[in-house]
Amino acid sequence: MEKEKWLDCHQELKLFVPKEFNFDENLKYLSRASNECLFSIKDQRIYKALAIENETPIIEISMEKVDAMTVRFLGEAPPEWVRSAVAQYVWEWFDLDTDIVPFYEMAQHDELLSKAVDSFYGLRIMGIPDLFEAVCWGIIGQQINLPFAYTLKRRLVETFGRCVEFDGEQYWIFPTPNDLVDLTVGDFDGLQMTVKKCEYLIGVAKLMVEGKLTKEMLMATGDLKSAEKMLIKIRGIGPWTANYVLMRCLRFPSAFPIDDVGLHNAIKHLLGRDTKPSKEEILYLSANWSGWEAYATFYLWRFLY
DNA sequence: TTCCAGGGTAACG
DNA sequence: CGTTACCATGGA
Repeated sequence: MEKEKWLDCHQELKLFVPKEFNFDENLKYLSRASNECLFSIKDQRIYKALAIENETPIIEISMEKVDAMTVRFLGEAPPEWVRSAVAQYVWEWFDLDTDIVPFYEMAQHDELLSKAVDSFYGLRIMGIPDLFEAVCWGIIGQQINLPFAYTLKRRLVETFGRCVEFDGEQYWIFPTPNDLVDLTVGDFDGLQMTVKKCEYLIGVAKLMVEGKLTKEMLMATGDLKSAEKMLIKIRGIGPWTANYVLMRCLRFPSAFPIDDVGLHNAIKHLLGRDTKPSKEEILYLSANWSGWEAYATFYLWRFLY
């Protein structure tokens, strides 16, 4: 991340956003889950605690000027190297590196996307920069409705994660692989997760503690298909979860969770059908999305919430 | 009561 | 290789 993209003002950071960026659209996306536990939104501002090594800065993100987001530290500002990591995290979270102009050009003439890019102009794929969190969230969300998935995530975070307090408010941080690696399925009693999901989460934690799965390894594969294969080898990760992680964490623009029920329902809704499209039909409808499947999926999801 | 949720595995043919 | 039972809970 180049230095001219952001400004370090010690107590706050200024992140200069691209033209195709609308803070409110991203805020609307982030507001869709009332049960979210890893950040909160109040008066158009996002509050979140981050974990940078042993530091846990709490930040407030707002859009005070048209061309820059302000990241303000609650409490004492952390050291320079932490401020830099925070800028990096927020930059990644909002996907500010991607030039989405080509996506808009393609989408303008697309049967399914033209309305989406008009309605949600400036929306970015809000990511999950932490790989362990992204994989766990994918596993948790398998085959259950989204509100319940958020409930399970909250229980997992509040049972095994960390909490930092400031000014009487609590800010939760997602557990690390180390926090889960020595657990057994019995430790998850009361969370109401399936036994298999517990096994999957512990298994992924083990892999990451052993250094057998890192973001760098997935990036180093070079292409989407190799990264997908690497993920699918892991117990509990199938095609949907792999592509979901590659989309929201590794930010492969052509990651495509084609088995996603939300995507199916969005297409059904847009086409005014009473049944969900077949996989063959989705492949036909998405033929022009090549290279932008992740953004297309993310924009279509917005019709559902 | 039944069916569907941001699926995946294991055990079959 | 394709198909199927099963997981486990909540909401419509």
